[in-house]
Amino acid sequence: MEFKTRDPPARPVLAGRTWTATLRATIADDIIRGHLAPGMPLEEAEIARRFGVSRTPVREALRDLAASGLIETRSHRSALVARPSAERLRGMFEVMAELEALCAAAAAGQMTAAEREALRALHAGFGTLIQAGDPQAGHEANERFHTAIYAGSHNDYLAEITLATRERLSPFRRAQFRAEGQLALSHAEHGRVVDAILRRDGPAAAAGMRAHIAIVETAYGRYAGAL
Amino acid sequence: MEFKTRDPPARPVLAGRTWTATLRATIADDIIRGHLAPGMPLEEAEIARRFGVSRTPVREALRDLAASGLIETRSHRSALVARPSAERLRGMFEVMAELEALCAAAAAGQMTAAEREALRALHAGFGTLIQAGDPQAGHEANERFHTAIYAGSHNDYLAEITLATRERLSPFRRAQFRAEGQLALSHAEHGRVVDAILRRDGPAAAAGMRAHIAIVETAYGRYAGAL
DNA sequence: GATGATTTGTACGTATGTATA
DNA sequence: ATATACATACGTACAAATCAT
Repeated sequence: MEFKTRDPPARPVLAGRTWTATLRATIADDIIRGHLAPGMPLEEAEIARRFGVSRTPVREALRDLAASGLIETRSHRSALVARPSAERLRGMFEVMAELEALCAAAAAGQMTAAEREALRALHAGFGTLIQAGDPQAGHEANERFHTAIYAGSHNDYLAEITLATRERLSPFRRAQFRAEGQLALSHAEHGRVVDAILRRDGPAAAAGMRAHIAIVETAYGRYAGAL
Repeated sequence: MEFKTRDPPARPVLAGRTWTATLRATIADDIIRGHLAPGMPLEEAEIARRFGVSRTPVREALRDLAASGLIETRSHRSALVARPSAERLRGMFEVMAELEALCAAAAAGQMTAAEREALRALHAGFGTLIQAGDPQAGHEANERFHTAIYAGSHNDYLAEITLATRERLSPFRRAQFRAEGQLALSHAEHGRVVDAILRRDGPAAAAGMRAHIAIVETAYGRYAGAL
């Protein structure tokens, strides 16, 4: 449960990106990927040492993460990886289902021909990876599928808040991907969404996506009970 | 177009709140209320002088505001009050309508008896204020009405992102309140939403709210054209 | 409950990047 | 094209709050 090790701490900044941005992206990634578990403390000085920078950029990165909801900060105390209550998680999953449904409905109406073809290709590729039995690659293909639908909504704000919600939930959806057959079930659910989008049927796309996310929530139920 | 003047810059902090939190709340309020117009630069040193603090808490406050979308930051250049494109604004209004509709539908199903009664009272008070011809008080009553519905959803996450979206849009909804008769129209629209919520009709509540927000968007159209 | 150790909150100086003349 | 102005990005020092003993 550690940060990924960093390269030589180049003195001022690195290639056009500020240290704050680098730290924020790295820590966010560690949380989203599950390398930093909910409830784990994030001490400024420790992180600063680890990356070879001062506390200033670390503080700013942590503040950004708090604003995005990935961590919680308490006055004069260490920040923690966010650990929402079961009740709040349930609410977040409900919102997630509705936001994804909105994206799917918008995508059905707004996607270009090229985007529709790319979506079909992503879906086919997802199926191939599942048959190959590679859960990590399958997971990544799944993410790309959903992200393509967000972008297909042609509504940047909607895409942003949907992605942000997805990222905030990802530490709590991890358990699902360990379950055998979960990816195959997801693929079947995706198929209904793809079909609806390709025939420009917004309501069906929304319903299909809503059902898909609801299934994901059910799969996570046991995990939440353990909190 | 200035910051509201501050009281004596008490040295360390004031009453349990950090300077960063105070600055963030104050500047956010100035943007939401329209005292700081979109595109206006926010210089760290200038704000620090104005509030009698160092640049450090100002930087952190500005970073929070950027994360919440109220301002934009550019590397090594002054931050600006957010000035979204017309296209992005349109997307934000669409999302706003859907989020408010979700809140209304959830409120129809989840509100307690006390909350329903409070909502009816708020709606009645709104009508009284409009007849009294006080646009500022009417505006505030309107805000309270919407906020009561967010809370009535009993979904904190949904309430938070809906409120955040509302706040980000508020600088661009200002024009509407100048229009004569707009508040009376809003009141009539609210009535349909209240009726639906009171009889626990979620779909009707959602439809009523969606139509209400769409009307608001139309009213703002001319303003966006001027950008 | 008091005290020392630890950690966050703020101040301030310097270096670096961006824009403009 | 170079220089100059200007605002941010980061480092460092200290103050204040929290925690542990």
